[in-house]
Amino acid sequence: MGPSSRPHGQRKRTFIEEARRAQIVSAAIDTVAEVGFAHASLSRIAQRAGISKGVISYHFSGKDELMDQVVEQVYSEIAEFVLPRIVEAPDERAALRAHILTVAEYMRGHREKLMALAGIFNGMQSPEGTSPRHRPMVAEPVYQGIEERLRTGQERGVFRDFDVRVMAVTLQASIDGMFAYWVTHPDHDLEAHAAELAELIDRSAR
Amino acid sequence: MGPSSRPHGQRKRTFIEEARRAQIVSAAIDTVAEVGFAHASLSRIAQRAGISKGVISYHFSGKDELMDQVVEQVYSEIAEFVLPRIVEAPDERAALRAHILTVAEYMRGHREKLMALAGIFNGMQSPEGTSPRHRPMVAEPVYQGIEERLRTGQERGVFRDFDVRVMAVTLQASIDGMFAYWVTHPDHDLEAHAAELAELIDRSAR
Amino acid sequence: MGPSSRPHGQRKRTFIEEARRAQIVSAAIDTVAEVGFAHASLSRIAQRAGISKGVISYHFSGKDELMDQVVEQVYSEIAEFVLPRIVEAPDERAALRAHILTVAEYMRGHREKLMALAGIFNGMQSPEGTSPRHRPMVAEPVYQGIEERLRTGQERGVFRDFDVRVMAVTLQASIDGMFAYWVTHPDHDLEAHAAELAELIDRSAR
Amino acid sequence: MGPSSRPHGQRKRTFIEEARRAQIVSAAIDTVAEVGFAHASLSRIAQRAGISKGVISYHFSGKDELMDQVVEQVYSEIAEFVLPRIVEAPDERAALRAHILTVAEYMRGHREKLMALAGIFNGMQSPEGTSPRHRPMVAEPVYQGIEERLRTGQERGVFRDFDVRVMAVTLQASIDGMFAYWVTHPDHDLEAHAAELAELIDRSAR
DNA sequence: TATGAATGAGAGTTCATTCAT
DNA sequence: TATGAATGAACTCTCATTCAT
Repeated sequence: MGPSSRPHGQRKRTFIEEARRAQIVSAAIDTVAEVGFAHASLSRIAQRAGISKGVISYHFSGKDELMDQVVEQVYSEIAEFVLPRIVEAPDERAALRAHILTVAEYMRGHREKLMALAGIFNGMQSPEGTSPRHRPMVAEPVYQGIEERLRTGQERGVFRDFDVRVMAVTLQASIDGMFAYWVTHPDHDLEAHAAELAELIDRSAR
Repeated sequence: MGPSSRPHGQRKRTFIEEARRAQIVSAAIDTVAEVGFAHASLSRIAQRAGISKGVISYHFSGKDELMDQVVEQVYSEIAEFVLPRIVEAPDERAALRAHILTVAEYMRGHREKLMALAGIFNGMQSPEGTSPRHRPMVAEPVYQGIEERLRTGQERGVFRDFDVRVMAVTLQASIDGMFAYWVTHPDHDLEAHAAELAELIDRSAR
Repeated sequence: MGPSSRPHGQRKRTFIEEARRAQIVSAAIDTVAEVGFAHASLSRIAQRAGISKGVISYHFSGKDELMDQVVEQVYSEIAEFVLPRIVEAPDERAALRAHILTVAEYMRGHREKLMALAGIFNGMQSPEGTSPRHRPMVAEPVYQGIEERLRTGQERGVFRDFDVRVMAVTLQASIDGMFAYWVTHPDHDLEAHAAELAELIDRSAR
Repeated sequence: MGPSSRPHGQRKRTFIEEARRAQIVSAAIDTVAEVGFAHASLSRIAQRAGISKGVISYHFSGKDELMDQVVEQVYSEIAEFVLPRIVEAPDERAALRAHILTVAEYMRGHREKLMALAGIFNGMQSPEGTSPRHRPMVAEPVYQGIEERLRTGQERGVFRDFDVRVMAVTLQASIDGMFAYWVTHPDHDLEAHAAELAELIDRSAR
């Protein structure tokens, strides 16, 4: 059983417990980033955190909850970093550009964290052909946020009349692809790529 | 040791042996497509192929080599399907459009095979921090092929003067993203998406 | 160490402490009855009692002592219920009949408590080949009580000259068997069974 | 995966496989008999069999199947020993007597095997309050066999008109109780107990 | 060539127990 | 007295790999 013998999840947590959870999530991020989701066992994560394996089970209901927390935290951090820059953009074209450039900026500073995110998304494939649990769950709000801005831009005449869902998917995929390419080609000029990508997207949207 | 007690890999293979390898690779594709890379054990693959587990170890040096072969074969099949349609395009813009539309067409007919491919890419992250083994290995020639066409188009004045590597990476990522979205949203209109994507790419390249 | 840093067991206990122990024993009974001995972890018991896990370790030297207390308490309760009815019987034959019928009556009202008892007896087999700790310890006085009555009956000519120990063991086993059958066949007519069993035993003893 | 990658259970088995299964079942019996079901881990069983832990998983789908096999085998052996002696009895009263005496005889020779049986029955309590899986499954045919003989005896006027189900349950419980008593009191005279019990049952049935 | 059998490491989880606060 | 936190061992089960036949 976990803390207080109450179900993990919805519950007030002590300061110490939050600290431990954060520590474990952090260790999980590092581990997944380093060895990949498939090889990120609880043993390895515990080892990296310098704690016993049982502590993880004590604080999380299982590996799934831990990985959920990892995803959630990384997403939050990205949003916290990127959203303000999008909001302060003068118009929708500038916002789109800012989106791409700011994410790239975040990538440069948090390579490993993002590798973990990718690793988890990829590694999480349920057995027996059932659809992956998280990708849509997490990605859908992201798409919707992008689409809303695109639609606003279209209404204001800033953008032409394209399919906003396709554009959103393409934008997200292009950014992910930029990251993946950079990860496998560390010498690649990320900033230049981001600028170029911003130009591509801008042209396709006008 | 494998056949003739010589190392797996570089060596002339008998007809029977090639048949067995093909059979196993095929079973591996189906298995990964169905249960995901993480749950595609050699047992399951052997079971699906209707052979004993040991046969796989006999014909392949290990799970890694088997998965390499899977990737290679799927890539070949895609190329075989797509390349002719690109070649017969009247100019580079048409070729780019054909590329996107033809890949989408292939996707529609080979959903599972491609899901296996994705599953393998995702699941294959080596331990100990070594970089993923395969993505670049396989993708590089693809990028180069695309870039060459893009460059030709630029020289002929069909395309404007963008960074061909960024465009190639973006194109590939957009296509992958289209597939991923379609996989998680089976009701999504793949053909319409492809057409829209072709328009986006075309605009960004002119 | 427990309260006052003195060993658990032989020692005067405060009122509060006794209350806590009773509460924990009660929760243990419910838990064993519900999920079986094997799954009745201290966590679950604590959870049901609404207390922290450590409290149990504080009040009892370990799981073993707790289960000992459970057995002891349930036995006491049964005796408290059954003995008066036996005592007020006019003769030994009536007492034997009353024994069976009253126990059945208790069973009907305390199904769960008795299931816990059975669960503990069954689950408690010590490792390393040492003989089970409790069954004889608890059952011996029960047997002796029964035997004494049987012997008295024989002396008074109410019963024939059978082996009292065998009769006592058989009686106890028959009652236990009646309970076990009723537990697995809830629709079984417990009262009718008890009456029939009383008849069987009575005939075998005359 | 198990042998031939086919599901454990219904399937032709090689000689070697049967031997291994028998060896493992035997080791399981010994282990349960010695340390009790609760402490009979696959590790311990494997250790006693002198094999690796994985072998058990290779030959059995899991601990459940192994224990099922143990129960099945012990039951078969008992039946094989006892049934002939019952069949050759001249009438139903003699058959009842033979039943009790022969089972006792078997007990004397197979103390440990039977302790294992008891241990498994007892230890198998499913979680969440669902009823035990096996007891009814196995016991029901036994009851029915006994009842049939009792009924025949009643029809032929050998027995009086008692409830056959209650008598069957009581008989079985008395025999189990005799065994349990003997196990905890090794100096107890098992044969005398059996003879006395036969007398008790016979009297109650006439 | 192919198989069945066996291995042993490692996976996630559960749990009784200990201990500082 | 009571708690939350942590431990470490034990559990069942899965798997890639090896090897004699």
